[in-house]
Amino acid sequence: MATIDDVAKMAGVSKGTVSSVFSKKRPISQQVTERVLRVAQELGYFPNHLARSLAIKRTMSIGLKIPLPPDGTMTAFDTQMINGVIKECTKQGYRVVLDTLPEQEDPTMYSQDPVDGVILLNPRKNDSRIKRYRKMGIHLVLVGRPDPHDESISYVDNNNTEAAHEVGDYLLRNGHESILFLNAAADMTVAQDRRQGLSEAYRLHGLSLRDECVMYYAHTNGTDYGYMSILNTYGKLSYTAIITDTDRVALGVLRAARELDIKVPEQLSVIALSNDAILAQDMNPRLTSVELSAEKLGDEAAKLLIEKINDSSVHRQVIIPAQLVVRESCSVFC
Amino acid sequence: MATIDDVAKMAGVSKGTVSSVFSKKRPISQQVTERVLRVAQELGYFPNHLARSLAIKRTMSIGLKIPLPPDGTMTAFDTQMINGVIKECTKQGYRVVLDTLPEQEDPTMYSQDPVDGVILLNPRKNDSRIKRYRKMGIHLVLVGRPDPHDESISYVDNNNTEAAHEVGDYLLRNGHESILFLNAAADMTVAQDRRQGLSEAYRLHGLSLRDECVMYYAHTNGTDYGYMSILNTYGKLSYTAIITDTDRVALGVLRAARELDIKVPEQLSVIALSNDAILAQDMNPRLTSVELSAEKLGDEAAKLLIEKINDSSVHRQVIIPAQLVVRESCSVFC
DNA sequence: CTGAAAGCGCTTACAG
DNA sequence: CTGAAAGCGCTTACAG
Repeated sequence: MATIDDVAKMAGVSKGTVSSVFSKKRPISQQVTERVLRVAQELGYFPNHLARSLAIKRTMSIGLKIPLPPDGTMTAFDTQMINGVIKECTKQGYRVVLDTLPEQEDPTMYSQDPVDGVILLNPRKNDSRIKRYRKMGIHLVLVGRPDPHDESISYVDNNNTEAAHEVGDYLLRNGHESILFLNAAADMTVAQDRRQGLSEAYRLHGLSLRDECVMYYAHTNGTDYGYMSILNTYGKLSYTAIITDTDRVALGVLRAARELDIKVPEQLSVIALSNDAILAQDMNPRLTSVELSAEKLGDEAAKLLIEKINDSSVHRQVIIPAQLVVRESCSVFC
Repeated sequence: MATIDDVAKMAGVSKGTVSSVFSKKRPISQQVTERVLRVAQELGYFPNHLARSLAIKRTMSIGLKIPLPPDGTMTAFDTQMINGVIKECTKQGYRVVLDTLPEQEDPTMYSQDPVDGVILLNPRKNDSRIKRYRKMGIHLVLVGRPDPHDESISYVDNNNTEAAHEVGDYLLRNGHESILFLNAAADMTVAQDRRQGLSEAYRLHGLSLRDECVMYYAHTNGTDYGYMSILNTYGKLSYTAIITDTDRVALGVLRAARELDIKVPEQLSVIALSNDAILAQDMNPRLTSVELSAEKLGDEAAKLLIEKINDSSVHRQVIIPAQLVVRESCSVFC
């Protein structure tokens, strides 16, 4: 590849001039501009992004860290999140470096990532990466709240506690007294928040949430989680409604219900804390669900991060409200 | 952030030595190594990936270009592909820069991407990017075959023509005489290949594929494409079987069938050229489909690209066979 | 085993 | 409007 030096020599100017022609950071005469551009064209010259980054100390790219389970499956939530991040970054001229390594293999363990900042998904309790990034002076935004709470960290999150509260209340008001909750993985902050919200709803109705009615996601794909949970508990535990972690989990629930000849919603109501509106709407019955707006979360996370890159003193939290969307999978008694 | 110079000074050694301690490219005495490491630790020093890349002329990252439609939705195929690419790259120490810009806004228009090579999805007819990358000397691997054919380009692809042939044959052998084909977007090479394969199958059975029985994806989401196509054609066109571009499209078909009270598979058989095995298997009825092994495609593409980065003279094509998986959505007459 | 110096390909005050 | 030179933070022959 031709370099800025080649162009400078061949055009008979200094490389500072060539630089200015491309960056337009200082005015260059029409004549010289044209000559430089012509030579660049001939030589097939394109500015080297890397060298530029080193000089200006900005890479114009951000890292997106999504630790994935060993089987490597992304949920619809993940993909929509990614989309939101990429769209906003692109709009502002940033690239996205996608990382799906588990926490222990994070490349920043050994060297400084070639990015201007990082978006971190699924922060865990006392996430060690948060401390490390701060120490390295890497700008950071979380998707999901930090645990323990820390208002000096920028993050975006759904109002998980409230949303779970609302769903619980909706079900209890409609005559359900016992709900099976197929929650997210136990170590995720979102799982704790949702459990707490549901618990509050029970309390408000003078009831209490029993431990055996809350399960936590582990080691399978979403639909199997839903499918197996029903097979293992139906008839043993008594419940007339189910809240699932995602729409895929609900898909598994519906399959189990078909096989056990349980009518949905007549005998069993299902609500998904969903992340794939299209899927929910095409299921049979159409799924009552809570829209998490994953793309919006990604979009806001990117905005927050870029804001922080431009002014490191800012830190801000944004909460995206989850929306209950009533479709056909819940029985309504009153 | 501390630099290699800071460490060198404070440890009383040259920066070449510090460099060697971290890269282990030349032996450094135990004593010095320990001193340097201790100082680095104290100063919170981490090697700057960017500066290293500039010096060694390698970034250890690759670009993944997935042009997305304006609404920005990725298919399950895309996500699995991405997963395959990321897994293989990670294994070999590469990062992945994800780009979803439309062809016209490709950043390499203006500068050299900070990557060692590029994987390009959905190449179109006479894709202009292919020429540009070659001119810029950027290593390139396609997912999907180049059109026009070019054996000097590395690519991975399914055996789309054969697979469509097989599906067509399967349906025709089982007594279907007219099939509605909800094909991919018209400008994709895969759409042409599949149509040709299906056409051959018809010919072999002494029949011919009529134009009005082939539709092309455009401007909606997958399920709507399936749903609307049935609503618009059922009763007008005569067909007893449908081949859909993806499982999401099949989902829309099933919804339309429910609404029109068409029994699947008794009155209508459905086969999806699928990309989401889990979804296909959880649909009702469970969906007979063709598994595309998107993750495998991504994995192979990454391997091919890294191979090429290490030896630019290689170019190779790999074809991943698509697999027909019979489940419950097709009627079998004989 | 270690150091001094040139080089990777840019940008940016400074000077004119 | 343009040039000369230092600097960004590394690596790597070359020399000892």
